[in-house]
Amino acid sequence: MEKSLNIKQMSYFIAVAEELHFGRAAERLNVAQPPLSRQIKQIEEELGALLFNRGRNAVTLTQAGERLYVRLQKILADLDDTKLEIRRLGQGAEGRLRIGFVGSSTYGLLPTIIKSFRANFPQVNLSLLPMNNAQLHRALIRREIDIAFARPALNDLEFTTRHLGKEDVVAAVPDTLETALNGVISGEEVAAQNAILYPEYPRPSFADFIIDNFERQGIQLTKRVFTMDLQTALSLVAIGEGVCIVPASVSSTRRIGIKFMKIGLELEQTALSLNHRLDERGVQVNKFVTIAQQVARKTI
Amino acid sequence: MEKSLNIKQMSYFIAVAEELHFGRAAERLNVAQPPLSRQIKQIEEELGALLFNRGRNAVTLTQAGERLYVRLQKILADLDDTKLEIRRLGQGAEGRLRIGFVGSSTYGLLPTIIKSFRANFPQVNLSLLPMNNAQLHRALIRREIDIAFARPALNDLEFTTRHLGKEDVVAAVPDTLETALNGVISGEEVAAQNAILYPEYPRPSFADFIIDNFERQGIQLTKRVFTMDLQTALSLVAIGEGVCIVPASVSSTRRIGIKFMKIGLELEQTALSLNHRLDERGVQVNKFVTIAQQVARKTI
DNA sequence: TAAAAATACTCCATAGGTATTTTAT
DNA sequence: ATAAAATACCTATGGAGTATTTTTA
Repeated sequence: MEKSLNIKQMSYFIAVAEELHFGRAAERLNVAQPPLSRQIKQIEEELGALLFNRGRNAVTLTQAGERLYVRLQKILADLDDTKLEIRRLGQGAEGRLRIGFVGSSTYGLLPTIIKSFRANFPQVNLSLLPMNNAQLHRALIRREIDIAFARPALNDLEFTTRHLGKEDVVAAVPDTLETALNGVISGEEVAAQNAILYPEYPRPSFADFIIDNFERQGIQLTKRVFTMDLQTALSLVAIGEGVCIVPASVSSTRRIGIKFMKIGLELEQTALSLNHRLDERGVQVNKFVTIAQQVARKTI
Repeated sequence: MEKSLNIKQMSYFIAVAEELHFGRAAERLNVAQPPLSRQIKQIEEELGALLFNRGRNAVTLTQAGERLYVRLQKILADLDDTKLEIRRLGQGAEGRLRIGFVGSSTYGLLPTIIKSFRANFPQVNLSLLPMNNAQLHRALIRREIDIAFARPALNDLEFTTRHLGKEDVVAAVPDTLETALNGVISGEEVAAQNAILYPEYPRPSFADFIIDNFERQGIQLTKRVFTMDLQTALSLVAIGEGVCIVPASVSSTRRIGIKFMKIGLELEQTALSLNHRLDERGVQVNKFVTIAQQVARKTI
């Protein structure tokens, strides 16, 4: 097998080129002089070029040697640079993280998680990309994002999913709406209004979760209005078009024309899920997941 | 001893990064799979970074791996470039050659030598630097030139000298000057005129050579005028200031007011010398010397 | 459970060390 | 004549191969 100029030979050469003396170079390299001479000779043979003029009182670089010195210096510097960069990437202290998330997550855990991650890994470049579940799924499959905050969880063999705590659902209702019990809306009272739901697809969507949830408590939401996302749904509520069932954390928003009410039913809680590719083992994702779980545990 | 990322490991890594499959990469590298896995693992340990996500049906690059791939590609390309460049320099097919020469050499061998060298090594960058012997000496000591054409030879323990053939000396005389024998000037007739000599220093100079040369034939050149170089000396001859003894090859010039005459004495011939550093073993110089000697041999 | 990567263990190639010779000035 | 590099020869580290186990989806 052909054997090519290797790193050890390069540093041997650099040492001789700088010391211009085989003995001293060997000392500096902590090797004996003969192996050094041999390695230099091997380089000269492989490259077919005399690199040093060997004299009694002086070793000097030939033209070829001088060029090689200049070029190897740069190459070895590049290599050191590279090693440093990879080490930092390996620690997770640097790098990139592309995070997709559903709109409703912006009211709850997500901001806290992001804040905590930024505090711990300020050098990691975060992309935050709002999407619906369908887009999250596609983006994760195509490796366009690294992390997806979805509701409900993305269902794919290629993904791992973690639930970051559950929360109640509440009703966002027009602030003009009066209910029998103060601050609480009953299942029947919800069903009497248009149910503003989002998004319709992909199945199972958050809309499906809400419909099934009510159905299990014996309430049919028959008057359905579908929208694309939470923001649109809330706008419709604000102009009195109907009632929208949202995660409790959304009620931290103040919005003109809307009030939030507890629902008089034993509804299932909704879970925010953190999804990423099963085959992703990089530190950046790992560290992010760890921090996300810590934050979730503390917040519950 | 600490062992660092080496070339072999780099090419192993590149192969896996491109194949995204350890088995296929091993095949491509003509090694078995286990050593490949081991080397990759070693890189990961040394850099403290996971480079590949290993999955059942897929190996993918982590962020660190992707960066490493990009950077190593460039480094290995640079290295290949470098090897090519050094090989060419080693063949003598490329490079640089800085040649110093005394003015009188421009009439004789030098142009032919340069032409021949250029024909054989068109890619070698030649610098041609006219100098007197003192400057040639200094420049060679300081490694500012690689080759010196001097007359007489440079005398230094650090240099090797080759004589490129000898030639007679002739007299450059004002064209108004009449001599006893047609076309020949006797020793006495030379001594009767001012002897225009160049240069005075460093000793032994060409001027010394001429004075000693005549002295050995019993002619004292007592009326001496020293100039810096051949061109100045010839100018003085042209205005009738005296006679200048020059190498025969100089007579190939036509110059108004000057005629060249044989000298009626058994004078020693003058030799053009090619000098270079003893410790210079580079191919460029070697090839040049070889060609110079070939040309000199043919021309004699 | 099956494909692929990781480990265990052996062997050999090659880099390094010591003693000595050759080279160059 | 002598300092320094090159060669001879031996030793040992570590990379490669074969057989096998572990992992992961």
